[in-house]
Amino acid sequence: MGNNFLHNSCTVSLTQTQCFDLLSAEEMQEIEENLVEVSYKKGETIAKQGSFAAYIICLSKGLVRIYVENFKETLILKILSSGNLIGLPSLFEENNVFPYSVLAYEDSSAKLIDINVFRKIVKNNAKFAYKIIEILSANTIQLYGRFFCFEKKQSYGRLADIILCLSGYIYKSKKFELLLSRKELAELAGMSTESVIRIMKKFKDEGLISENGKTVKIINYDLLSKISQHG
Amino acid sequence: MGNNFLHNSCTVSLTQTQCFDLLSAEEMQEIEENLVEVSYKKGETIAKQGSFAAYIICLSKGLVRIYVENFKETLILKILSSGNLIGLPSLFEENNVFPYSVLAYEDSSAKLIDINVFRKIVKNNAKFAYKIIEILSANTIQLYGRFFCFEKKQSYGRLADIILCLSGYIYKSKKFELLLSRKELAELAGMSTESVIRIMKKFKDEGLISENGKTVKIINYDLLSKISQHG
DNA sequence: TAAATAAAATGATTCATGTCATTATTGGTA
DNA sequence: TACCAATAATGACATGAATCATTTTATTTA
Repeated sequence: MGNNFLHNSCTVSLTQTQCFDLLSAEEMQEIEENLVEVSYKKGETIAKQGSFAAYIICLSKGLVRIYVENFKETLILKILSSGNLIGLPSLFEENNVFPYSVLAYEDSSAKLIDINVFRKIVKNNAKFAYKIIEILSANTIQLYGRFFCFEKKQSYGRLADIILCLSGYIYKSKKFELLLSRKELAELAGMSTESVIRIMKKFKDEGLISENGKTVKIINYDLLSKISQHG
Repeated sequence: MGNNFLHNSCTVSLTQTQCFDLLSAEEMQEIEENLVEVSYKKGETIAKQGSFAAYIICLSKGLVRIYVENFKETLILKILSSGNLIGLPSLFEENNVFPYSVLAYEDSSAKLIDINVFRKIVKNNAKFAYKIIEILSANTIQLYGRFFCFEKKQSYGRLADIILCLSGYIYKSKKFELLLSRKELAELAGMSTESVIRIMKKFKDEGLISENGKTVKIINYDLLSKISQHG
């Protein structure tokens, strides 16, 4: 992995659900007997920070954001697309509330797995537990990177990060429909809405990106990367 | 745990080494046969970000800081005192380098446990693995809190955090020897040295704390807490 | 004890970014 | 089509905190 985890403030985890391959047929069956699949509309809250974590959330469709909040402010920790597990830090009994909130960015659906069943399996299947450790570790390292970027980069770099991330990891194309509003981009990049507007304009004026309606196209990828890297 | 993890930007983990209670006599013996104990002087580097992680570090004495860095900047992720494990995110093979550096704040010593032995035990002892998951989860949640505070609080609040944390968690007294320089405090609180100096002066002028040489005493605990909480 | 070095303190200045106020544009819907 | 609400855009201004330059104090070393 090297040190490049420090270069991007945008944390999208890659698919994690291959961990279920490590379960026995009986374990898999037990999980399937103890889950419900639920759909969420864009804007709906999937889990609320501080509420009792009765299940592990396995995102099967859509895009969500994971964030912490207090009575007046919000910090987005990461965005996740399908194939990811949510709620692992609540696995252990002494901390059985969600440490963050989860909100659907797009129409999404998720399998909710009974946390006691999940916990029981983790406690008995060391290979599976080892895989969970992998996932938690990877998440932690990604978070280090986002934290570092938020602290050390300034706004141009952070916004460049987000654009590159959406392009590279979520939509997997240099041209994509930007479903997020300026306000949502602002929350993701940790800055004010006005700053996003100003910087986006500057990126357009300087020929780094173009915008037709909601379609964003990255024109000068190299320069955008440079801005991302050098703050 | 509720939501109070969001209130303090200072992350010191509590003792983690009780995880070894979950090992069998043979496993414990295998660990003991595959560790070395090493001493470090104040200022020495215990592990270097990006270097191959050949061992899990079990801190047995002292105080260290965990931080990420690039060629020009540094971000302290947490400080740890004796009883803590360091290097868990490097456990899994695909990521076998340290994702952070470790530096001794005070004279310290550590047991270095062969990572392959540690990994083997995790893979075979689900109870132990579950405990490791607990530790990783607790670390992650603490990091969320620090990240949130760094983003949302301003300098007075962050420095108040650090003072309260040193007092409450490290030295466990309202009066303690501040072994850290202003520069080190600045790195911990994520601000410039001059800002720390100015704010410390203000805290003294307003009767929140007093300083005699290196001895710091918290005088108005309630107000300092209020400053910590309200940014 | 003096000299040298490091740490702490202080003031002036700069800068990035947030906030506020206002206007323009867009998209949905009555 | 016209209206309303949400979003985007723009400019003026405020402000928290970094940077830089300099001085004072403390600590180490010769």
